[in-house]
Parts: sequence; structure tokens; C-alpha cells
Amino acid sequence: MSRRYITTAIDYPNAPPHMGHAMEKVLADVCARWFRLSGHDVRFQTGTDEHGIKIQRKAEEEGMTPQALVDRNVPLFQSLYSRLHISYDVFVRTTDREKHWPTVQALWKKLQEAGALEKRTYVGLYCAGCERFLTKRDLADGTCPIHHTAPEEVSEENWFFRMKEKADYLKTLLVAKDGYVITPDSRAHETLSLLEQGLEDVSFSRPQSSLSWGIPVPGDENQVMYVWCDALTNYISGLGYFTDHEDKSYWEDAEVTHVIGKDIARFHALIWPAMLHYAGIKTPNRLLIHGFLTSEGEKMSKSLGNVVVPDDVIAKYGVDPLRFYLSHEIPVGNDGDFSWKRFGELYDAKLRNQLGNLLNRVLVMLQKLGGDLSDIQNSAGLKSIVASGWSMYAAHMDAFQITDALATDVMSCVSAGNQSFNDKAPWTEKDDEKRRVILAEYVELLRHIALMLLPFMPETAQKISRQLNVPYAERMLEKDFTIDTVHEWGSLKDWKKVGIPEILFAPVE
RNA sequence: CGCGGGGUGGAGCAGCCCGGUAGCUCGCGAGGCUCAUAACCUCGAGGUCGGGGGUUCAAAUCCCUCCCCCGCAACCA
Repeated sequence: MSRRYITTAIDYPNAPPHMGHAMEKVLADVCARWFRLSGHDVRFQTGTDEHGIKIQRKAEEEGMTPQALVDRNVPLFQSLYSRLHISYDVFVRTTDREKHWPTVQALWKKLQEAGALEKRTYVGLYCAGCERFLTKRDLADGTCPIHHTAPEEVSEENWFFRMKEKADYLKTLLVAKDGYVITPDSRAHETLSLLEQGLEDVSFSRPQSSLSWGIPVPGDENQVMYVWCDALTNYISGLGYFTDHEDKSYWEDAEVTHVIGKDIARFHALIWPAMLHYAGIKTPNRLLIHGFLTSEGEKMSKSLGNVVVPDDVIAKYGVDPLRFYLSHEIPVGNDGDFSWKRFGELYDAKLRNQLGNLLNRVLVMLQKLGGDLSDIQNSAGLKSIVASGWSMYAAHMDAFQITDALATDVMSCVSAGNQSFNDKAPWTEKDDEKRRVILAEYVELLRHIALMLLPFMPETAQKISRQLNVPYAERMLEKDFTIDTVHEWGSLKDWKKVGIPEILFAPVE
């Protein structure tokens, strides 16, 4: 058994969560559940990034303190994730002064000791209307595109992170692909290309006067940390680094995977390893980078009015169909689309007609014969379908190709089941005992399908297993449940009888 | 020359790195079955793989070039 530590990005709670948030968490959860199921000792962490100017401003607009704003919004994320059955172990809030701040401030000091930080004067183009610095790229004809005024040159003191120093180190790290992997490859290439273009040192703090909602820089009370040292550090503050409850085992002795979106890929790929290297901490093992969701083919935006709220989908179809859609439709690394039409098609074709119907047709017939399961055979050749299904499935899951695992490997077991069932045509068999023995094979097939579905649709996996009356059904969602002893054909000797068939996925609309 | 992604049957995608009968899902049409959630199974129609040029016995796949689309990133302007 090896240790695995998997994290998501921490969300910015200046507004309620949307489908993009759900997608990332489901992806990470599918991975975490697969890790556990295949016998690893897993720690899964998520959280919220609660500081920064946007929160500060949003709070002002709403006439409340920033703390009150995040205290109001963070539970929206937590409650969504609990409804989505995101099986995280730790939830880090960057405003947590007990658990998060001490690590961040300690890391800051380490960086300082290592010579990574240097105070400089930053000169930038400041737009008074926006109350922020603009880059040349933001400008339209030399003026702010929003306020149409020329920004003024303003200088302020910042602590800078000496990123340039680590360019060679990072290049070596990326090229070696040894212990530090960026998935998918295209993102690794992009990162290298960024490196080739040359790195700039990064502003790590702002004066209190321009950013007050953040963690104070230790030993320099007029400075507040900018996002990087604050937010990225959540990955180790959740492990209590540099405190008296430090647990390095899930970092030093674990395979560390950060699941993040493409928007923050470059920061995770460059700044974070550089920080860790300065501080003498090992780099994470893998960045798993996902794309973005569009809605009905267009960019999700408030002004277009096409922002999809996970709750609407959950209310209509339920949690597992949503998890299924996200895992089935959007290959890791690609952008994906959320389409109600496509959702409905998938729900009907895959979940109701193929999966639900297979379960039902088998179970109803067997139940009429008393449901006895003794003597599970392999006359329909299902054993080899299951065996090769498991092997492809495991390979895909281990390679984070979860779309292939679900859409190809699991669904082809389902489809092979329906196919074989038609060929065998047990309803034409007049001898009850012979018919029962045939049916028992399909029940065993379904047991395996449910196991394979577990990372994707935990609740459904359990429902199927309950209908099948599998002995482990009640404990299969526990974190120490593994497939180790149960993924072999006919391995369940104490399984005697099936349960009551029920409709798994009801028609919607 | 900013960077990146993409253009494959009606729709959505895979295949491209490592050239060799163009594949999957949905949808559509015909037939079969009737155990089952009008579900299941089989067969079929439909593509000169964005255009042009090159390399090669052979190109969706490699090289050059042109055209077109989408982002530069998540609710915030």
C-alpha cells in the first residue's frame, strides 16, 4: 500500500459555485475514490482561497466585512461538495488563522532565509477607476478600456520572489519527467515554452494600503501577502507543515497530485515548485490539468445568462447522473461543454436504457425464480469480458484517462451484457433451474459493473449492489473498502440470493 | 510573426506523437426479439479527415503554406 495525496484547487468564494467548480471536484473525487478502491492510503484535500482584493471589494459593495462575506459564501461550496459526494478529508480555508496562517508565515520566513525574497519598488500603470494596476496588454490605445482614462504611473514597495533564479532548475525538472509530471502533455509543452520565453520575478506582496485583506508579511507589518504564497501554501498547511501537528507523511512519503484548471496551470507548474525548492521541500509528483466548461457551446458568462448552476442539474436529474455526465463527456485536459440536450440523451441512452435496463431485466427474471444464486458459472463467456474490462479499466484509471475508463471500459461491459443476454435469450429456456443458472452469471456481471462504477457514481454503485444483495453493499462506500478481494469472477462465496429489483433511473420530464 | 487549443459522416468526439483497410457515442432508417424502464439486439445510410503544395510505394497521421474558429480564463470588469 502506498500513500497518495490528492488536492483540488482552492476556490475563490466571491460568488456562488458554478458547474466549473463541480467539474474539478468530481474529477478529483473520481481519482481519490479509485486510489482508495485500489488499495492506497489516500488523503484528499480541497478548500477555499478567501483573501484578495476582489473579495475585499465585493464585501464593500455588499456593505459587509470580508470575513462576513466569505463566511456566508464558503458554506455554499461546502454544501455543494457534500451533495456531490466529494469525499475530501480536509477542507482548508485560507482565512483560518489557526491552521493556515502559521504555515504560510513560516514558509515566508523560510523563503526569506533562502534568499528568495527581495524588496523592490514596483512601478506600474495604475487606473484610479479600477483601483488596480493595469498591464500594457490591458490597455486600449493607452487608456483603460473600462474608464477610458490614461492610467497614472504609480510606484509602490513589493516583496519580489526571485523566480528567474529557478529557471534552470525548473527546466531540468520538466524535461526529466522524473517524479514531476504534467498531464496532459500539451500543458507540459506549454509550460516549457513559457520557460523558453523567459521568466520574470513575481510580486509576492503589496502594501497594506492597496491590499488589506490578506496574511501580513512577518516582520514587515506594512506589507500583505499577495495570492501566491498564501494560496499555494494550502497544500502543505493542510498537513500542518511547520507547526506542532505537522504530518509530512502525506507529502514526503506520498505520491502528490494537484488537480487544477488550465487558468492556474502556469503558477502551479512554475511558482509552486520554485517555492518548494527554495524551502527545501520535495516537488509534487503530478499536475493534472483540466480544461474549462462551456455552456451550450458558448463561454459561460453572466451577461449571456448561460451560467449553469449545479443545483439545477441535481434537482432535475440527481447527483450521480451529473457526475456521470462530467466524467463521461469531458476527457481530462480538454475543454468540455455542458448541454441540457446532450445530458438528456446520455441519461436516457446510457443510464436508463443500457445500465438500468440490464439490471432490471436480469433481476426481475431471476427474482421470479426465487433469486437463488448458488452455482455461478461462466457459460456465456462473461468472465473473460469482466477480466479484460477490469484490466483496461485499471490501466485507464491509473493513467487518469477516466473518460476512457467509464465511457469505453465500463460501458462496454454493460453493452456486452445486453448483447450476450439477447443471444442467450434466457426467456426461451423452459427449464427453471437452467434458466436460473444462466441468470446468475448476469448478476455476477452486474456486481462487477457496480464496482467499476463506484468511483464515478458511488450512490448508484451502492444501489445496484443493494438490489443484487451483495454482502459488502453496506460498507462499500467506506474509505477502507477495496476491490482487492472482490474483483475476481465468482469470488463471493457468501452471496446467496439477490434482492428486490427497483427502477434505477426513472424517466425525467 | 504574442501564446495556446481546434477545424474528421446530421451533432459531439477519438485516431495524429510511433504513416498502411476512417472509428466511437448520440441521432436517423430498416429488420429481429418480447425477459426488461416502448427498453434490448442486428444490419444499414451518411465522411474526397478546412484549402493548396511537398516527402513517401502509401498521408487524417510527417514537412511547408494559406484560410477559418475559439480562448487568454470563470462571474469579475
